[in-house]
Amino acid sequence: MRPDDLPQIRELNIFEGISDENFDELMRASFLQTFPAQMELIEEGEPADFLHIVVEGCVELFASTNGRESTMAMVYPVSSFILAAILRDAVYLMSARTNKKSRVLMIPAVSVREVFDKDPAFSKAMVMELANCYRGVIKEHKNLKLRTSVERLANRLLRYRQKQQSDQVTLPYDKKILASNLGMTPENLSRAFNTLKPYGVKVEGNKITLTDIEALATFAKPSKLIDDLAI
Amino acid sequence: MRPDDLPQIRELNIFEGISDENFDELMRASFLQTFPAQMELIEEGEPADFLHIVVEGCVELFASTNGRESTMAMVYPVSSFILAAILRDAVYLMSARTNKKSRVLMIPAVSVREVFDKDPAFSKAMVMELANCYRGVIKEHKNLKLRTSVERLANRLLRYRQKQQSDQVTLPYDKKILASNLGMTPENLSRAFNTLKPYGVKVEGNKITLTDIEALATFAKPSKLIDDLAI
DNA sequence: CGATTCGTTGAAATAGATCAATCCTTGTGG
DNA sequence: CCACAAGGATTGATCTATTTCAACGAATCG
Repeated sequence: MRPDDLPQIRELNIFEGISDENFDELMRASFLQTFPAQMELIEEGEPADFLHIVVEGCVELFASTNGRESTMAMVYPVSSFILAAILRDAVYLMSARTNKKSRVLMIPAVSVREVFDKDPAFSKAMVMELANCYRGVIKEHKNLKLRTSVERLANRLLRYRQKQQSDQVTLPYDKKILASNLGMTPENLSRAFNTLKPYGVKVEGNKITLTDIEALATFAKPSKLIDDLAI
Repeated sequence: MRPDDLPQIRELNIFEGISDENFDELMRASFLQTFPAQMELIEEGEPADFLHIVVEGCVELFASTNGRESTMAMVYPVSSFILAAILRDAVYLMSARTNKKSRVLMIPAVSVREVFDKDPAFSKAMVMELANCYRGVIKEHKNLKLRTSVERLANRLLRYRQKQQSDQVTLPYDKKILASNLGMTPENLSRAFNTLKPYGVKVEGNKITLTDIEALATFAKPSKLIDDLAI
């Protein structure tokens, strides 16, 4: 860990309120490392050695079984991933790879658990983060079980619009990954975009222009309890 | 809360190590109530007022949107549900109804958060529970994204066999709910059972006899990282 | 510039949903 | 105790959504 990185790390929400002493203990054995794109950071099934926190860039969480693979989530700064495995001292349930060049803070699992047990501010922050992640997965699960693939895409576009504050949204990563994340094949995603054309969805590469929000929303029927990340 | 219930409650894993004083504080405003089957306990979208803990019976968690409904999970003793909503002081993301006659301990959200902040043993237990629930949903999500419906059924049957320690398993609830839980229609579940006949799956009402475990397992390809509840 | 991967499109196959009819089980009230 | 109603479960027929396979154009990268 380079000393000049420390102040920046200290500022992260996740360390708000933690004592200097405990923060130092956490940092002593930690690494802040920059990885190129497409670097596999962890593999499912392995013991959870480090808590990973994305500081910059973007990390893809994915899972495999029996030759199939699916993107489970994309992690953006500043969020941890696989916190649950660390806390329970278990194996990872998902693999992770950088999607673009990324800076990742890696804190040894033992340190996390130690400080977790003695620093209320830190444990509180971790729990809030974990609870938030939990709710995120529940929403994703509802999304998958209660909607068709075209509906999932429509709602995703509305979400991007919300986040990017523009009617022309930019897909944040490859359509291939987006498809997998939405639980469909790339071919099917392509067709889903076509299906949405009558609702004012125009595709040019990774730029999507939404010309009829009302129609799109009527079709998508977004729900606070699935699509609102804040709730 | 009836005084004679207290000792039994005190024994629950979830309260292990908590101070008497804090335990009393939790119990003071709590209810231990018996509900008949098919009673709606909570509805998604409402503020999380109480932490619910299933002490006896069985509770179904389900979600709805836009006229569709899906069973998200079945909760058995002794487990809490919607802990994350309580901790984050948010609205419920799922609804809950008793599947059979059930005893449910209901602890006011404010008390939970208060004691959570001052009793390390309690907060630790809650966090472990939450982390476990999180991993449970991840496994369910992988199950849904990486497997066909017949594979999900096959693996579910193997899981029941494991839990019930018998080659003749009893489905723990209606096939209708099982179907929804597995992400399919009742008709499709019926056909999935037929598809599994060549692998030694014989259906008689809610009793399923597995006569060729090896063949079934070869077909199902169970994975520790999806099917093992303990990991 | 050539190789590779991504994205799109069409055709065909499959998985899964829906609709309808029927059977079976279960619980209720006479 | 029986008759009947109601809901659960199964089956067949059909329809729809989605995947797969194959081909090809477009973008990307060394």
